[in-house]
Amino acid sequence: MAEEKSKNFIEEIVEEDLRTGRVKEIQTRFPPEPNGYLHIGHTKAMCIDFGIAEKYGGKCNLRFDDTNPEKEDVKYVNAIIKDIKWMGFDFGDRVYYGSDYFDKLYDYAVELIKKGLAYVDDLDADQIREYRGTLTEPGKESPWRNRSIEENLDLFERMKNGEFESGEKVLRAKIDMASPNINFRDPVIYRIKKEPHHRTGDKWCIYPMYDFAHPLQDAIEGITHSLCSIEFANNRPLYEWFLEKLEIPNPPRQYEFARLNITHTVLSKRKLRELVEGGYVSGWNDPRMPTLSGLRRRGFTPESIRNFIDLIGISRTNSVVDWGLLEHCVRDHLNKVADRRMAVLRPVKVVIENYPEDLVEEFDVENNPEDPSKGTRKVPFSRDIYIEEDDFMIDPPRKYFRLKPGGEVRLKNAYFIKCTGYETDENGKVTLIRATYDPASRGGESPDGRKVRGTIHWVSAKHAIDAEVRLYDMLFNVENPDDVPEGGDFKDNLNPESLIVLKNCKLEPSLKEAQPEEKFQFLRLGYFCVDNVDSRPDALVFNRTVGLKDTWAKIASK
RNA sequence: UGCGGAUUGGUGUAACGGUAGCACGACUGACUCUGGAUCAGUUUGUUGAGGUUCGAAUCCUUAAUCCGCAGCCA
Repeated sequence: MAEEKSKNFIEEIVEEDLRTGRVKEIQTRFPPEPNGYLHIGHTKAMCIDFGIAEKYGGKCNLRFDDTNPEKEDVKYVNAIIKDIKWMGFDFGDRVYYGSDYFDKLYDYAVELIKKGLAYVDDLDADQIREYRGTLTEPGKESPWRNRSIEENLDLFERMKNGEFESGEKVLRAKIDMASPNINFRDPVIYRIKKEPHHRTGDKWCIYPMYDFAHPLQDAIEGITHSLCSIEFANNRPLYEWFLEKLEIPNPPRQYEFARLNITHTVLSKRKLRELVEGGYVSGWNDPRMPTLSGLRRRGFTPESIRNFIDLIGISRTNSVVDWGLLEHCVRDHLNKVADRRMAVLRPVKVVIENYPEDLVEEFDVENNPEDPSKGTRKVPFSRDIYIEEDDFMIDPPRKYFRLKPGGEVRLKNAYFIKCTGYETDENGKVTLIRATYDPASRGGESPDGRKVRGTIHWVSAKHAIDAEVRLYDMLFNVENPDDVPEGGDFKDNLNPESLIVLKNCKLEPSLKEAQPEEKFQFLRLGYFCVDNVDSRPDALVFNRTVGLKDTWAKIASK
């Protein structure tokens, strides 16, 4: 008996609508504006829009909300499509564009004029703002508000025909300049922009505003539930107003949910752009960016992201989710699917002095203890090996289970070795460790029941392949990057150690064929993924997605 | 001092008048050829004040705090 997962408020609404028969099939839409790259905040909307449709056997359209030619571009539509597909959501052949409906939208505007519900205004932008009033004071009516229907029709057509310059005139809905909801103070619904559009070219020089376009686009596509974020709640009455005045049958309904915030990062297009353009990161797909392309390059999986969104739930409460939960989700997934490999990131050489100099042995090592079906691989062993600098200490604290002078440790899947000596340079840095091995411990078994607490990873020196490894950490070192003293800036909180590049890391030879975006767990270190931009077959680059939980680090820091 | 929305452990989210639960985190312990994983357990919460009720996170009143809205952006 699977336990019942409680429903979120949107699912309750949908189920109620299905039950009462208000709708017979669910139709949603995911409406990104093609003016930037998708980030994990958009993923929440994506999961809700596609997820609700998926769950209730309905459909979700991808619709580009492209009503502002100044800001939008095809390069974004292609990137967005790529990201949605990567996330695994299905929009079939239903890729629509708000601009596909410009003709229909124009007709609706004409209809509004004919009903005496829209007028052409000659006020300029500044004047419109002045006339709008303030939050506490009502606005006042434009002197052009009461033009005749005929005159409005004529003017609007001439706007369309390009007889006026950009900004010279607008079409406004005629509602109520004294409304307590500012959105009702005769909102602009069409503006003149003599700009080519990325899809309609020069056909139009007037473009509809979001508030007018969105409900009608939804209606045209037969959307049943128009799901959006909470800042549109104030616009909902206006959304409904257009549908009502234009007498749209079975009108779509809008519901709002809180947008996603995550600690230690920023999720605003403006700020992300600032990071890219200021060179604080390498680009929109920098592995530290919360963009989908960045997360992908970092090694996050679509499954882990979807699970994350699932775990955080949906509500109308503003909230900030801990970045740690995202990390938990990716560890959880990668633990199950990522093959294990051995890699030494900060190598120090160990010479096993009683091991034959020319001997090479191969050990069978399991690829994933969580999944025996992943089988085993051969890992070569020889006299000279590399181990992690951190895995040897001359004068260790209590509870340090790794290698130390006179101490014994297990080399994972190989032998027990005992440290017999070491060499240091002038700075006291260990340059070489001498050891002996116990031939009876072959395979890592303790033949006499001898207890060895520590097990460390290693790579055979003569078989190792070199690679660059990029250690990524949180982009900001504070929970809320915007938390800065007077005159400060979110960029002041950038984590200077969000990227540490390690060259000459030593990897086990089976990694030679690793492909871009292939993911591994480097034993005892974390999850790593082949970089999809800079890695080359003869010069591998790995990105650290996330470290393993590190209990020792916690103990050591106490 | 306009209108709209919100407030449950450290964080996120359930409970729809009847035992405040789940997840993440934190902390114990067990186990372990990854100080990973796994397993067992502990910890912390209904914004305040009144009221209705046998019984309130839930209903009512009131207060506080936070968020959004004054683009020819979406």
